[in-house]
Amino acid sequence: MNGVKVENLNLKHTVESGQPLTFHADCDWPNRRVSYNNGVQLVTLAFSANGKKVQVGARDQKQAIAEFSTRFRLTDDMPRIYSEINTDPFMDSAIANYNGMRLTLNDPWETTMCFILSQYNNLKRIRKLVLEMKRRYGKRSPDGSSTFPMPERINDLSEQELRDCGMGFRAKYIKSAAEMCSGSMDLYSLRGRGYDTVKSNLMEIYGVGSKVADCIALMGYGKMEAFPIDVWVKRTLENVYFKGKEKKISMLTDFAEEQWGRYRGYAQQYIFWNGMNMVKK
DNA sequence: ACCCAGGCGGGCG
DNA sequence: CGCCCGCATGGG
Repeated sequence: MNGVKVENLNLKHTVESGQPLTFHADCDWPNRRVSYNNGVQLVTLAFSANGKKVQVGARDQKQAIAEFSTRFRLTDDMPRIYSEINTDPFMDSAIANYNGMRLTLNDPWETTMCFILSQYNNLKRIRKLVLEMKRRYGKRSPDGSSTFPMPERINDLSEQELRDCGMGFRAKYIKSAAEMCSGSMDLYSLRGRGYDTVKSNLMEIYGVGSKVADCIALMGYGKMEAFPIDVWVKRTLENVYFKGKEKKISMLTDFAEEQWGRYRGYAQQYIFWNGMNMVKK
């Protein structure tokens, strides 16, 4: 069995950092094993001791390797990305702390659902909500895991049935997004379009504002110009770069572009995860 | 008990 | 445009 060679990939940080939370991987890190349902089948990744080789176990190994490579952006030139975003001491330590954390590239619909559910919410609860959606309405695989329900399935549900999953006021957004994405809007046709087009199209969905659209553009479409600013990123930027003084989102957006350039979406993930863990751990 | 969470739409000036 | 408000729910 020949493994896949990987560089600068830390699955633990990548999988734990909530991007997006529709992507669930069971992480047995002491044994360097990760398993997840890639939408088609169950995949098991087994890392070598030095973390540079991965055995990919799956029924259809060819499909699994291709999906693994796409989702974890294995062809990204990490040394170059790091060198371009490593412009200051905070980013330097964030990269050191979470070295090998990758952005992931995920299904646009799942990413949309996840980040609509994320608003005014916290990671633990989002994770729980998504699992509940999968458990109740997802398509079950032979291996026992479930995939996230497609827009047509969710569109068949009543708002009350969605609320019963625990999502509260977000139910009307989810319902509306499902209606739109099973009808007039084709999320998949947006692939290959530019960042501005992707974002403005996404914002036509009721319940998708600027921040959520940026998350979807980044983690569902791979648009690295997207720099989503949530409460954690905002606080961290203000504390680290502006002496704790409150700044407007628009100002911070401009700052990010100037500070971290074309790979600022990558920078954002390190700011988010490092910033949150500075407070929480 | 109280506060907050990967924000949003709506209403107001 | 900018600003402010309410919002369902559960974990710390």
